[in-house]
Amino acid sequence: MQKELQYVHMDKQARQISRAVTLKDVAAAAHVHVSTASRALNPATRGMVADDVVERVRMHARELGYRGDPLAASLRTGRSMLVGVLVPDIANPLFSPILGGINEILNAQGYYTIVSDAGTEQDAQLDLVDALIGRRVDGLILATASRNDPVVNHCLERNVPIVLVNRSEATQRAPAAVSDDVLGMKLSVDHLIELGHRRIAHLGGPQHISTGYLRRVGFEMAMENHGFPRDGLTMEFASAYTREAGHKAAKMILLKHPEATGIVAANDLLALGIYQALQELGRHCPGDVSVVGHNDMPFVDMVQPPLTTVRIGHREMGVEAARLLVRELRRETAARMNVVLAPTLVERASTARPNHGIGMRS
Amino acid sequence: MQKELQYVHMDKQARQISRAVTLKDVAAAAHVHVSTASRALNPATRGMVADDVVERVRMHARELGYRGDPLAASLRTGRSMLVGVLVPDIANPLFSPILGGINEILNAQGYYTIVSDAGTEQDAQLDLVDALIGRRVDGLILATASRNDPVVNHCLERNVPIVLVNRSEATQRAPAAVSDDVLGMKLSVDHLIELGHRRIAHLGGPQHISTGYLRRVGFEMAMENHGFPRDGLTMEFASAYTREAGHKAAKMILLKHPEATGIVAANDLLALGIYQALQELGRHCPGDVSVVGHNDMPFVDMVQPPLTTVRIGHREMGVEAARLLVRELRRETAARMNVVLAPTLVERASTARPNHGIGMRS
DNA sequence: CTGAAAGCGCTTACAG
DNA sequence: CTGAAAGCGCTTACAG
Repeated sequence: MQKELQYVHMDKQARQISRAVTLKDVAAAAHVHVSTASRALNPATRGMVADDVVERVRMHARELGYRGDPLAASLRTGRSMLVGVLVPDIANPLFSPILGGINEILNAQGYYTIVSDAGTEQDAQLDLVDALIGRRVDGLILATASRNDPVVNHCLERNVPIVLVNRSEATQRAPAAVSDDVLGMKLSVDHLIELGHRRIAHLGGPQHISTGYLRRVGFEMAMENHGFPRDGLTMEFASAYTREAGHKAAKMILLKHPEATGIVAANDLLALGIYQALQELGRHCPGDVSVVGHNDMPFVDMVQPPLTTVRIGHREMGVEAARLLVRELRRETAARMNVVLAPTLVERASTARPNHGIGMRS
Repeated sequence: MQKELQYVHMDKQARQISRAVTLKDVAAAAHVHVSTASRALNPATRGMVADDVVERVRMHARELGYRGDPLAASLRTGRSMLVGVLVPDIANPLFSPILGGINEILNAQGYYTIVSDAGTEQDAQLDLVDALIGRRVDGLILATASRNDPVVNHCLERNVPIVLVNRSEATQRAPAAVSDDVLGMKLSVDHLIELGHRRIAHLGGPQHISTGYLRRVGFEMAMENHGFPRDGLTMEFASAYTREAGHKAAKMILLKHPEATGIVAANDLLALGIYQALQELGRHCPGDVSVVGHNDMPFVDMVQPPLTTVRIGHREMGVEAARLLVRELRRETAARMNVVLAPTLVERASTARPNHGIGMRS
């Protein structure tokens, strides 16, 4: 107690973040009422003020170095020009270009972006969202959504505009900008088939996330298309999109299905886990097993062997997500809309014709 | 104009972010004055209120789902429990563990963190900082500092508590948590010397940033220590910490100094640029040239060849930076302090004994 | 220990 | 076109 009081005291003497000039100062200098000064400075209300007055006010504002107080404005208006962005793991370089694209659009519209590492715990995510709402964010972009996401629910209930990016929900309750995950898997599978592979396995991602789910479905559909019935397919699932989880699941595949000559992973990190597993088992890529990733994340072209993977326009995805949010923020009464980007395949050295001596045996 | 008014109108009918319950509501429910309710709910002032009243207020607050309004509180107190963190490039995975460490400490102290990609343009950085100050951040952690940084200047002038992380200034105007860059280079050089290298070049980083500058100095000192005079050293400098800039500078070294058998890079990204240059020139690592990186960033163990590099405790660095900031925020009157972490060398496959047929000439 | 009042810095109906 | 007033939701000296 005593200690706290002491701090408070020290605060008072030391704290001097000199944010001096207020609207009142500007108004006094320009000899107008504070309300007139406010109108003159705000582009949206500037029209209500006589031109010469506007000029005078702006001049004094400039001279005094007036910066406004977004906090006070937000308290009054309920708006903040702030957009919150939630990512599941800021350490994942995958999200950087998405964030870049989001920023580009939002900044151009005058919005300022707060990105938060939301982690994967649901309660923490909800708390975080509440904190952001408390800060009056005008809207939220979620890169964290599961196929049935409680945060989405929460925001919908509280009527906070949201947009999903990269991951969508099972039921389209919110606009989303995503990659065509099914198409991505078709590209991957077709590529291996074309190289001559027939024993193709899938290393899937978490099934409660759209990317994991849809890529699995896409794998099944593509394989079925080539005459491989769904119930005969080899699939293992990683519990998370990490190298470690990928490594573990990859071992299962390689041990239980040594006949597989190709593995299509739901994500690059998972693919790197396959590399690790192959190495431990003394098997080679692409000599023994071809590997396809997904995302084309940074550095994946420099690993050994350079990874064949599905390239997604992540930056563009961010751009589209931001555009969708701007529409929401304007409450434009348009139909709910999703943006689905078409990915492409990047062929590198982790895929090759199967080794027939081994691969073709039934 | 008309259009804008229309939006405003739509806003009014649609906007219903139902942030209902205020302190007033709680006070009414508990039959106390709003000021009493405020005191009862705030741990720091709770002692001023009778225990039973505290209980009653808290109960009603809980029942009503009262969440408080940080914005209003900040406007009144000037404090926000918000800390801004500026990184030069959120896409660089290097910063993730730093951010993780910062968050861990700050969250535990009740602070909420806003991380912003500050880019490299000075004006934009200053604007960003002003925006954050306008939002009443209590302090700032900068991972962006140059050796003489205008943002640091700006914050110092406005008396905003700051701490530097990863990069320090030339004159210690603000507390910093950094790695011992000079030691890191000594580790790298000693390692190559021990392997038998004598023709060792340095691929340096930007010299206006402490890491680039100090690693260069560290290289010079370490080489001098082994009997190589400073003015005879081979050094090229990359204009930025990117693979591309590294690639360009690496070519200069390799073309102008084909006799070099080892290159010590100021950073892993730069080292990857060397890989690229070597490949283009048909030379091999480590067969022809050994390469040492700096940072041990993610995935650098999976490139070909796995990179020998200097490992920095990035997470710990973030932790220490956050601790320094907490000290600043409390205005504890202690001496200015820097935390300098000792790095370690991680030997992988990019370094080997030099090829004597070529390397030892003149 | 509690209440009444002022005020943080804005914006915006309401008058004129 | 401009001013005066109210109020966003809090915190905190000031009285009692």
